[in-house]
Amino acid sequence: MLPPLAFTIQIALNGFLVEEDVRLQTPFGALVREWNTTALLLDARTHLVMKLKDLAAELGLSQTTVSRALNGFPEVNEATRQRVNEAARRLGYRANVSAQRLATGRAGAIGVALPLQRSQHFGPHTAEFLSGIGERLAQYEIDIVVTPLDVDDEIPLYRRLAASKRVDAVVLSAPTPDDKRIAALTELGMPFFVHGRCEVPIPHAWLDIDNEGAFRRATSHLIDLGHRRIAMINGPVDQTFAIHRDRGFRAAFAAHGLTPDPALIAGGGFTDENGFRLAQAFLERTPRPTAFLAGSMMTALGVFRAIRLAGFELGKDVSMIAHDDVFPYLNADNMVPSMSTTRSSIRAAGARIAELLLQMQEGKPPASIHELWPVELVLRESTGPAPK
Amino acid sequence: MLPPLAFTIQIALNGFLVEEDVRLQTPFGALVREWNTTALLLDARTHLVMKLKDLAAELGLSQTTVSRALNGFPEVNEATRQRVNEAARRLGYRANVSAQRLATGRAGAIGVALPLQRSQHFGPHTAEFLSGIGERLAQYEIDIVVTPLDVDDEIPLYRRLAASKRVDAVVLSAPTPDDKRIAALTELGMPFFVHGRCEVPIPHAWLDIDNEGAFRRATSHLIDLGHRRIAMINGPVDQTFAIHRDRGFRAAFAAHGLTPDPALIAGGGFTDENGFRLAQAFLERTPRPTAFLAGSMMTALGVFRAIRLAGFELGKDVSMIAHDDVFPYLNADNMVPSMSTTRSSIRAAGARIAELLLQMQEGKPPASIHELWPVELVLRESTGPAPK
DNA sequence: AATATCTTCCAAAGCGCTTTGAACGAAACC
DNA sequence: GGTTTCGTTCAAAGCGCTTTGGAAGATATT
Repeated sequence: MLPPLAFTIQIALNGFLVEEDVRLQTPFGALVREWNTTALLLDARTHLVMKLKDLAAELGLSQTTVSRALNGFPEVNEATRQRVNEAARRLGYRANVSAQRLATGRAGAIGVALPLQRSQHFGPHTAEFLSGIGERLAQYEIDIVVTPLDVDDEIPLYRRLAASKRVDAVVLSAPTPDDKRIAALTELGMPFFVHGRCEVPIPHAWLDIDNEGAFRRATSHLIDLGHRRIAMINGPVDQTFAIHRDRGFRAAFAAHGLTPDPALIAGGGFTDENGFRLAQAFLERTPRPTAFLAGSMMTALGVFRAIRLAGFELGKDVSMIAHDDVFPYLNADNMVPSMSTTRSSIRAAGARIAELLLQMQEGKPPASIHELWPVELVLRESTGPAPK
Repeated sequence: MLPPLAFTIQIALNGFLVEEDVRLQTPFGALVREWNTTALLLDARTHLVMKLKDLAAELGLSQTTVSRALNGFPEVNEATRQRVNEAARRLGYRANVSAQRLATGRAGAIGVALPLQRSQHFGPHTAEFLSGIGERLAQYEIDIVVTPLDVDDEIPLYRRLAASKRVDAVVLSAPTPDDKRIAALTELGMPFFVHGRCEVPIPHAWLDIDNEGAFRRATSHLIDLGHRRIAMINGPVDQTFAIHRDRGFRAAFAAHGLTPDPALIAGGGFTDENGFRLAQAFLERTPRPTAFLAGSMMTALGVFRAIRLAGFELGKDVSMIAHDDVFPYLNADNMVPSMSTTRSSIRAAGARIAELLLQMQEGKPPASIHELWPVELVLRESTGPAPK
């Protein structure tokens, strides 16, 4: 810690003599003498943060020039720019973001609305996704404003975010096919990016993984292994990705001239518990399913437990393929037996979305941004031929 | 969607005649006529957001009065306040937060730095914790600024946040006993709240759970059940909470006149994988441990797998008590066998911290804020008497 | 030498709020 | 009736930046 610079000053303030104890514990101690009294008083409370004006005064330049130098405008002499940058660094100058935002009209932040309730808690998926967004945005000093909300509130929330100019854009997660938010945001003029897909006929930017293809391939593979009674534990059934997975599942059956047993298809939140309950119910049926498709690794954990509890061995009596969003703390490869998965990093998706969002801010038309990511099918020990 | 108000206007701009297509899709269509041309042009692009000035004009009041009415100052007539509030609601007025922040000097946001690397990923713990903070802060329209960072960058990051007035306070997670950040933040004059504890002799606000007591009781219980070879898989060993847990573990042994086997103590990140590896290694020793303490539910999942893989039955051959931070998607009660836990909701801690942070902003001295939460010991099926 | 063109810098006007200091009636006091 | 006081309201001055519209000097062109 720097030695605090402490002293008492007296100044005439509105005709009164005011005495203030001033303790400065900032790196700017040395500059103090050159500052005016008001600044001193103020600084003692605000811990002396340098302003553009101070920096300009220090350099003997105008605010304009300093501002331009710092923001990389071409009309400033390279030597001047160097000087400015060096001084800013040395004195620890940082532009006040509120002022910057007010002046530019840009919020310097993007919003992510987090549903607090129902099946879509702020769970591991969201965490990983946010983490990916943050990873990329951090370099640009753009904030992520995380706004928790009740599910029913989502549209009013966007309205609020828009009216208060709090964010420049928002990321929509967990869309449904006819998602109302698309129209609402479009009408509000708030740029947005959909993580997932919906069928609303309004042009917009989206990035999604090929859920249909992933589940088609996974199902197809199980059918090839001889499985016929395949249970699917999908995500929340109203959401597009779950619908796509369902479609892929059925398409694989259809391609083999078969039909899945509707009694073995269910959805729900991506929790261990849901996986466990559904798997247990399915395994009690006769004939029992010989294979499972699990919507997430959390679900898979529950299914796994149900399988074991029923006395079956995973990879022999029962097969399973789970969808893996690639959580650093839950590795499909390390499970016993290791888990076959359809894999796509949700964190990578977040990072990419952040990147595309930046491009949008620079004028790239949202309607031109559509990315459909392929999903790997990684076969490990949890899949095997159907038992005789 | 409202019927869009579309027309073309021509105005003289810098001597040129400019033609602009204007489409208004806002609820303010009716007001349009009274606005000046520049505002119109601007609004067509910004989707017409109401400003304080407009609202004041609409009401025939000064900005001052309107501002005061909205912010609940006492010196405005109750009838006037009603009128103002009603109009604000009706016209969808929201103060521009950047302007508000600049004028008040408050950032209206609190910062949470998220380590991107090492053992402390943005994992389930962080997610739940954030969720708790958000839950409480949302009501006050305070943003959470989530800033990802490389671990080594943390202090410069705070410096940046402080200089740019981006946040009003920050929450520190995962403190070490001699955490450098405490001094750095104090010096910067940036209010902060520690989630956890450290031994730095600078007064500050903290909230922690009684890790020591929790692990003492858990260990004590296992000893009472006859266990002597108890393995502990702790968290990252440099962090205070892990040290406290270790202390509790040893204290319980000491209280029974025993000493733990140092070879059965290890730490690491809270991942399934780490739990698995360590448990596997421990179980290979002779004599093997008869009980495990797991630092988190993730760890417990891994330990569980290792136990089963080694052919033992949890709750009979081997006992386990895990620390449960209460994840909505991973329920100790639903596991098979159900898991005995030391339980404390990390989400609740987040919510409480948010609340205390608000109190700090209103002047409550940080040094007076210390909360140590007790931890429940919940006994379920994963604990049983030591095998003979 | 006079004019045009760059280059480099600046003063001043916002951005949309909050807050200060004052003004204006109406009510209350002497 | 004149002076205080109180309750309401307002005009104007910031908050710390960006950006506009020059200005001043250096260089190039005639």
